[in-house]
Order: sequence, then C-alpha cells, then structure tokens
Amino acid sequence: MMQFYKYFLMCTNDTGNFFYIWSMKIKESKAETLFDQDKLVPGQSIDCVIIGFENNELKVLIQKLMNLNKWVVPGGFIFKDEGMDHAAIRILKERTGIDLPFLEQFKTFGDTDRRKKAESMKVYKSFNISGPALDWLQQRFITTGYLSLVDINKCSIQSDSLSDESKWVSLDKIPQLLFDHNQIVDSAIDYLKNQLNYLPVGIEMLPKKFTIKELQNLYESILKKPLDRGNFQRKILKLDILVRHEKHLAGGAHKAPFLYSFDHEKYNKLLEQGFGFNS
Amino acid sequence: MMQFYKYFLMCTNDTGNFFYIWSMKIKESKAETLFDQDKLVPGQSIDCVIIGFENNELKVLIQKLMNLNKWVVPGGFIFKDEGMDHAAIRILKERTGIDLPFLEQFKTFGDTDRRKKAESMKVYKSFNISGPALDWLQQRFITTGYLSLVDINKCSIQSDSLSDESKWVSLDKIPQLLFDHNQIVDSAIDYLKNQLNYLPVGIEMLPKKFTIKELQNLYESILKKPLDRGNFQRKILKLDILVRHEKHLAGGAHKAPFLYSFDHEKYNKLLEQGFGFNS
DNA sequence: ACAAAAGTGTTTATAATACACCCATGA
DNA sequence: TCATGGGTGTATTATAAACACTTTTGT
Repeated sequence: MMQFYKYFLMCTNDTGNFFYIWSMKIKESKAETLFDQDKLVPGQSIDCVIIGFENNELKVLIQKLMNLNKWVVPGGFIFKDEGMDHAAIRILKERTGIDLPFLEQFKTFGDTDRRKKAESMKVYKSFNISGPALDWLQQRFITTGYLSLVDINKCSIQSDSLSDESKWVSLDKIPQLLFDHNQIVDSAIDYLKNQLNYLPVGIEMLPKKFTIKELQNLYESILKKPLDRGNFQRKILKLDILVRHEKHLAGGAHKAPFLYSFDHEKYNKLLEQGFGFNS
Repeated sequence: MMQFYKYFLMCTNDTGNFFYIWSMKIKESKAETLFDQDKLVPGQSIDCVIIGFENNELKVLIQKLMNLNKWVVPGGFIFKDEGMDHAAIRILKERTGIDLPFLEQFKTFGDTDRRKKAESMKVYKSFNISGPALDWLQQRFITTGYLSLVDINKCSIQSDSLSDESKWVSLDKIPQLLFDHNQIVDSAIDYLKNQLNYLPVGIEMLPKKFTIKELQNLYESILKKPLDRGNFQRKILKLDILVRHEKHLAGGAHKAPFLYSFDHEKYNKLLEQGFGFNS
C-alpha cells in the first residue's frame, strides 16, 4: 500500500555514545536532525496512539521495527531543552506529515516491568547497539501516552530509521505489540470513549465534507453501539454546528444525503462545555 | 494545631552523592529509610494533591519548606526498582499516615520552564546542597501529578526532613506555591470536577456516617454551584447506595436529619458506570 | 415500479427542575 | 410557639428512545 525507501543509519562515537538518525524525509533522502543521548531526557519517552477512521472502522497506526517482526506504536524521546508536549508534536509530525495535529496526553505509564529486559535486549541487539548506548536504552523508562486524532487520508505516512513498515490496523485486529504497547493502545481507546464529549472527533477524523451517516458511523465505532438514526440526525442538527452543502449524489439507489461541514467556531465553543451522545 | 518534632538530616558521601532522609516517623524519632540519588529515577518526580473536606470547604494539604517561606504540594522521587503508582502511595503514606489511600494519576507536567532555575537554586542553597547532588536536583524534571481524596479527620499529618509545617488550606485561599505547584493544584481540581461521576468522593472524603446535607455540601463545593435540596435527596436515595442509620440529634433547632453510610459494594459497582450530579 | 436509505414526524418514557407542603426539633 | 432545616410531594419542562411515515434516488 505504501511505498518508501528503506534508509538506515546508526553509529557509535568515540565516547561510546549512541548516535542515531531519528528523523528523515525519505523522499529527500537526507537526515533532518542528528543527536545523541546526551541531549535527551533520560528514562522518559513518549508514545503516540494515532487514531483515524477509514471504511467505517477506527484504526490505529503501528510500525514494524526494522529487521524484526515486532510492531510498535510510534514513539520517541524528549530533548533536554524541549517541552514534553512539543516533543509529542514533533514525533507525530515525523510519522504522519500532519502539521497541526490534535494531540492530547492521556496517561503516563510507570510500572517497573513495562519493558521486559529480555524483550528489549533482543530489539537493541538486532540494531547492533552495545556499550553505553545499550545501557542508556536499557534503563528504566517511564512513558507518557499521547492520543492523536487524524484524518487518515491527509496522512502521508513516513517510515524512519528504526522501522521499515507502517500501517493502519482496525482496533479489533491489533497484533501483539512490543512491551506494553497493547495496554497503551487500550488505555487510549478508553480515554477516547470516556472523553468523547470533549474531543473534536468529527473535525479531526472526518474529511472536510461528510454526510451525517458518516458522522454517526464514527460515533458508533467509538461507542461500540448502534445509535438511532433519526434521533442522531435531529440531535446533531439541533446543536447548530453543521453547515449544510450540496447533495452527495454518488451513492446507491436511494435518496441522496446532504453533505455537511463543521462550523469550527461553534463546534469549538460547544466542545468546552461538552456535548453528548450517550444513547 | 499540629504538633511534631522538627528533625532534619542531610549529608554528602565521599563520591559527592547527595544523601538525605526522605521519610521518618517523627514520633518514633527514627528514619525509616535512607537512600541516595543513585537509587532514584533521574528527572522524574511525583507531586500529590491531597484533597479533603472540612467545615463545608474543600481543602488541600500544603507544606512549608524548612528555613524558607515557600509552600509546596507534597512530592517525592521514584526508586529505580519501584513502580510509579507505588511511589505515589509511599509518598502519600508518609505525609498523611493513611494506609490505603484513594490515589489516581491525573496529569504529567513536562514543560521545560516548570522549575525556574533561580527559584530552585535558592531552595537547594538553603539546604546547603552543592556539588553532584545539586546538579542532580537541578536537572530537568518531569513530574506526574496524583490526586488523593482523604478524610481530613483520619489524617495525622506528619512533617518530614524537608518541611517544617503542614496545613490544610481551602481552595480559594491557596498561597503562591513553589514552581508550578499552583498549576498542578488547579489541574487536580479540574480533574476532580470533570471526573466527579467516576470518583468515590463521598466514601473517601466524608466520615463513615454523615447526613445527606453534608454529602450535598461536598458535591456543591466540587461543582461550585448550589443544588436543589429536594432533588438531591431523592436522587441519591434512589441510587440505593446509602444505608440509613439513627437520627442525628446534635444539630440546631430543627428536625433532626438521618445519618447514612455507604453500601460500599453497591457504591463501587455504580461508580464503574458513573453516576451524575450535573444540575 | 421498486428497493434502499435519507429526511422528518410522532408518541411514550424517563429524567431534570422548580417549588410547595408538612414535620420534628431546640431555643 | 416559633423559627429552622429535614423529608416528601407534585407539577412542569426537557431530553431520551422507539419507531412510523414520506421522500428521493439508481436500477
């Protein structure tokens, strides 16, 4: 589905520090930034659960670690002079190409056994990492999970130096992930469901113009239960956050639905107080 | 109001590492644990916002740093072999004496400027800390905020080696706190309000037996708005989580209210789905 | 013309809201 | 006995839920 150049760079400097390329535009074939562990906050990482909506299904972006059959949620480290939220935005931009993402911290994971030593050893050995770099990577890590809601069609997924494949998988087909990443994803989904009334799911995950049926499908996917068609329509229209456009005539043998877009100003104002679809 | 022995121990070992006593039972006048920075997760701390309810007011526990006129929310560090939640429970126990506290992570704070260098320098200088220990404490810190709900009357507040005064202050009289601790407290209050329907506020913050009026006052304090007396009573009774006891005859010149206690089993079952007082 | 899905309408049940009434208690 | 706040009742309104009817489209 996706085409990209595999590009990989890894080296160790004379002090034994671990250097690696953390971001590169594959198409331009050049590294954007090079840094070493001295510039990173130790023991602290960020993991991004990126959720999109495609073919009436919620999907999460996962990446396969290079040379290994291990899937992970995209993550990264924090620069010592960089705020945590900023780091999350940076990491996300590298993976999706999206510039102003919706991004929200949802939980911090700090169990001692969240990264099994044996498991991480296998990973880092496969990258030929050893010495101080290995020590640094093998230290106890606490990670903060960020939830991002995106429009899959706007994402040009890029791989990076550590992974050789990226894909969107529907929530009920997530394979076993590295470390505690399954738990991190589950936690993000819970957060999405619980905070639904305060999250801009429609504006972030749907294309600019959409039908009410599509919006309903999105809500149903998140809530994991069917909603009444008529009631949904009436309720969402009553909120006065949608702008009606021309009819969408592409569909099947049935009445053509209207296309709508969000009135961003009204939508955001309403989000502050929250609005609900519990039924 | 509270009586305690001031007890303070601080030293530096031959490698320049910073040793300090992080916990002691003041009454028993002995240190429970001694540790140094080599055993701590670097750059990661925990801050506890402990909320109680007294005289119809929500109150938060703050402590004054020894030798300084600086107030903070009780916090601490994490052992390298200790889970983050466990660290929070440990820290909380030292400060309140409560054994099985309600404790929940609410947010992680990772801005680069959350600890002003100048401010922290003043603090650590006042403790005569220098060398590697100072470096360790001056590093970039990311902190995870934990919310704890307690019954103030069950807390025997203990001070520790770093502070010489602890007190409960009502939420609208919080003084200026060190670093970003005001922001941390505000964030905790927001969380409490938002998650109200899923938090065991009644069970944690009220005494075993209480009147419905007291419970209503608690909810009103959190929501910051008055609730209808009759409706509140009917609604809470309909939930079938209260056990009615004898009448409370201490009050004023009026009909004596019943005392109630929670049916913990039913209460906890109901909490999972959440129950609301939005009005 | 017909099936399918959109758009709209209607009825019923449930919950929120406001406020009224009577009761028990201590001063 | 009277002021005070507790317990309960009721009427009104708003929202949720279920489902029926009509309209528009492609085949």
